[in-house]
Formats: sequence, structure tokens, C-alpha cells
Amino acid sequence: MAATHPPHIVALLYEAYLRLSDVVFQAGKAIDPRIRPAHSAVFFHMEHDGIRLSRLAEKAQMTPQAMGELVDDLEKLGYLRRVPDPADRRAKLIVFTDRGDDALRAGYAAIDDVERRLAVLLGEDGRSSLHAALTRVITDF
Amino acid sequence: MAATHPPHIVALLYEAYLRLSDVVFQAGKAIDPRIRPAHSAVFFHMEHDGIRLSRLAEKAQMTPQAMGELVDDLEKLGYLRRVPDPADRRAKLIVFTDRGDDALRAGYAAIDDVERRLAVLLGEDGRSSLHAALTRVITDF
DNA sequence: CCTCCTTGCTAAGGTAACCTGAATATAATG
DNA sequence: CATTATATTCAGGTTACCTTAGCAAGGAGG
Repeated sequence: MAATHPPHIVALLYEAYLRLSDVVFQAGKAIDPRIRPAHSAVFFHMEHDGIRLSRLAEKAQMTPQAMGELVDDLEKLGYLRRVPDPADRRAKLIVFTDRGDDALRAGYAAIDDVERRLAVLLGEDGRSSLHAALTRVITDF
Repeated sequence: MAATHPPHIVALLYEAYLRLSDVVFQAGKAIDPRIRPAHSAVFFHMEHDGIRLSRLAEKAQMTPQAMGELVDDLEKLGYLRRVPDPADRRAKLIVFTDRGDDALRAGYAAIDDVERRLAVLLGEDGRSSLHAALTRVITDF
């Protein structure tokens, strides 16, 4: 870990993640400075026809209470609404407003831009090798 | 970000980091469950002949106050001591105790083990290509 | 139908890992 | 020397989670 040691993959993964994610989070901040990185979990796990809080929490691997706070924030900011779930009166469906849809699209545009810049930097072969190696690590390590 | 989109490098980097770092953090927890992941910043940026708090904070890219808390913890746990810096009476040098040295060695052993397992999983060529690609992203993106 | 257990959400309060602002001691500089 | 800068520490705040506990509604068995 000290400077005398060569950089290990674990440390490199973290640094590389910070670099790339910062670009995406800066893009989010440009859309609306009140949106924080934590809110990305909501956008990331959203589903087209609406999603229940409990399912959103499960997908993001956090408690429904924690996810509830993020949803509260984005509801107050006008990015989503909670509507009653017709299939279960205990539940509510979280659906995006037009504003939410726009933000989601902008977020993906930022991610796609990072992907394109990576292909330029590493070559398309290099980018897809990196993709494959990371996928391998996630599934098999 | 949603399930309908293919995984992007940014997301893969984060997941891969979580997998590998978890192995290292579990090893740390086995040494002493009172050591938390945040403390790794101290071990990581330590210097052999002792280091000042302000320099440690700068290397770890956090405020001296935040680093001070981590150092407080590890001092209470007996992993390090603050000794007066002979070169500047305002400053203190943070130096590891024997216990701290042992923990540092154990931490590096865990990281080296991860590195070895990666070489098995990806092949040594694959591991070093991954290393090179990540280094490239960090320096040039 | 009624209990009884489960599920979906929310309210209240706690913790970890950071932060900013301000105080104190010492050093460096004109 | 008086001034300004640096090293640390104290106090208090914020963010992003968590646990505990409560209520409303659904589902299963007798």
C-alpha cells in the first residue's frame, strides 16, 4: 500500500473508477446540482413501467428505508412521483416524470460518452478486452 | 444504468473493485475486527521513517482533521504512536509500533494473494494487460 | 370470515466517514 | 519583532447509510 510498493490491481481499480465516475457525476451535477451521486442508484435500477420501493432497494442492495430517502429527495425535486400500485394497496409505484426521463437520458449519454472516450484511448480492442477482464473478475473471482 | 442497458466499464470497475477489496478488508477484519476499511488509508500512505499528519492527509486526499480521527483510532488500538518531530516542534511524527508493522505486512500479504489469484484467473498476460489498461485510464483519461 | 403471519412502507434515531470553521502553538519572514 | 503561514486539534455539521419499531393491507389455515 505504501509508495515503495508497486500499484496493485485493487488500488488501480479504485482509482480508475474514481476518474470515470467523476465524469458521470459531474454531468449529473451540471443537469441539477441538487442531484447527488447517491441518487444514481434510483436512476440505475429504475424500471420502465414503475417499480416498488422494496424492489428498488433490493436491486440496489440497500434497505427500503435508505432507498426511501433517496426517492423522497427526487420526488421533492420533481424527478419522480409515487402512485398507488393498483395490484396491492400497501404498495406504491415509483414512476419518473418527464423531467426524470430527461435526466435518465442525459445520464446515459454521459456514460456512453465515457465509453466512447475509452475506445479512443485504448482502441476498441483494448476497451472490449478490459470489459471482458472485468466481467471475468466479477463473475469468477 | 437500468437492467435493459448493457454493463458499462464504469459500473464494472466499481463491482470488480468491491469484489477484490472485500477480500482484503476481510483479511484486515481477521487480524483485528476493530480495524475498519477507512483505516487502510493510514497503512497505505505510511512512510518508513514516520510521517506527519498533514502529509498523510495530503497523500490520502482528505483533510488533516479526518485523517486525525483515523490516526486517533489506530493509536488507541496500539498500531501507531505520535512522537514529537525533532525538526519542527509544532509537528508530530506518526510511527508504527511493532503491532502496526505486523498488520501492514499482513495487509500486503492479502493484497499479494489477490494479485496471485488474478494471475491464475486471467493468466499472467491477462493480469498484466488489465494492469496496463487501468494505468492508462488513470494517467490519460 | 376471523385469527395469524407476512409484506410494503414509513417514522425515529444511530453510526461511520467524511467535511468546515475556529483555536492554539510554533515557525518563518520582512 | 510584528506579521503571516503552518501543524495540529477541538467542536460541530452533513451524507449515506443502518437498526428498531410501528402501521396498514394481503394471504393462508381452521
